[in-house]
Amino acid sequence: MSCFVTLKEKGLRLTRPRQLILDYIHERGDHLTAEEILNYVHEKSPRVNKSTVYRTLELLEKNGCVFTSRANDRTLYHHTEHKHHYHLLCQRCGKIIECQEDLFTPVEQSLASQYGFSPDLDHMVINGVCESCRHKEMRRA
Amino acid sequence: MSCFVTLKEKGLRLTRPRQLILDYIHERGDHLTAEEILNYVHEKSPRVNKSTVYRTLELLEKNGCVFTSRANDRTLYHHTEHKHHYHLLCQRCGKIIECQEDLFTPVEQSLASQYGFSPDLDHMVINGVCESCRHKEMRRA
DNA sequence: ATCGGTGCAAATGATTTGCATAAGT
DNA sequence: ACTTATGCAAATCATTTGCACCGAT
Repeated sequence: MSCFVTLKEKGLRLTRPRQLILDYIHERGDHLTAEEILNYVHEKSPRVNKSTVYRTLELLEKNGCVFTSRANDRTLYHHTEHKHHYHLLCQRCGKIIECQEDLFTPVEQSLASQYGFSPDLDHMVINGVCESCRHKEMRRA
Repeated sequence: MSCFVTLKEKGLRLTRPRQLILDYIHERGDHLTAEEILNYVHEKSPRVNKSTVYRTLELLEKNGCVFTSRANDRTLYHHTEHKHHYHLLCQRCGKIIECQEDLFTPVEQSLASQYGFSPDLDHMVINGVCESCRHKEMRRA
């Protein structure tokens, strides 16, 4: 994977915790919390510390291997394979729907031309209500 | 202000901390952190507690007087006067540009029809890089 | 051998909560 | 009076940090 190469090029070391974290991020493909990553890493190497996971994720983010976005009170991490990657987070049931559509290009252009602002809209958590929860609410009303 | 009426209708009490918080949210008009609100309230009433501010903001949100959105590690609050309200947060210098354009209606329609998902895109923090920071970076490169 | 990487434990800092008291209505 | 609102202090909980040791190159 290109992440390994990227790290090597910069003289960064390929340690077991880093390998495990990259493996898992690649294997899962979607969004992950630091906690989930730690759980996985612990299955393979129980002595690896939580702070190592956080430090590694920060490193991977700086080197463009990982994107982060914030769900309610946590950070979500995922690898950089797709340009667009959205997480539709239902505020009622907590379900997350993954979405890869090119939704925001017009918004990006609009903000750039009107405000000179270059938004990063490629990886976001979008809050809302999913279909089934919306139906439940309509029945109740 | 309609917020006062809303509270009264529901049998909620108009206390001094609540008045101060509503005053400040209305006066400022833009986004606020809990800390800024607390500082203002303390100027007028030094004994008001931080937890009261949080509890009041939660109450106001539940009653539709206030919207919340998350900047990096804090919650931003603002009143519900405008339907659209975006905070363009520069990841370099921390500056926040306010924006009221109707940017996301097409995105909302698209997510509704393709995923059955009703996103809440009316009040968001949009991360990115502002014009001056982008220029600085181009000069450096 | 060097310097980056890690485990450990403790700190941080925003937000939440339990509880006894105070104050709107 | 009666219930809601508040102050206070302590708890939470994700994330960060200082430091001494470890291990990849």
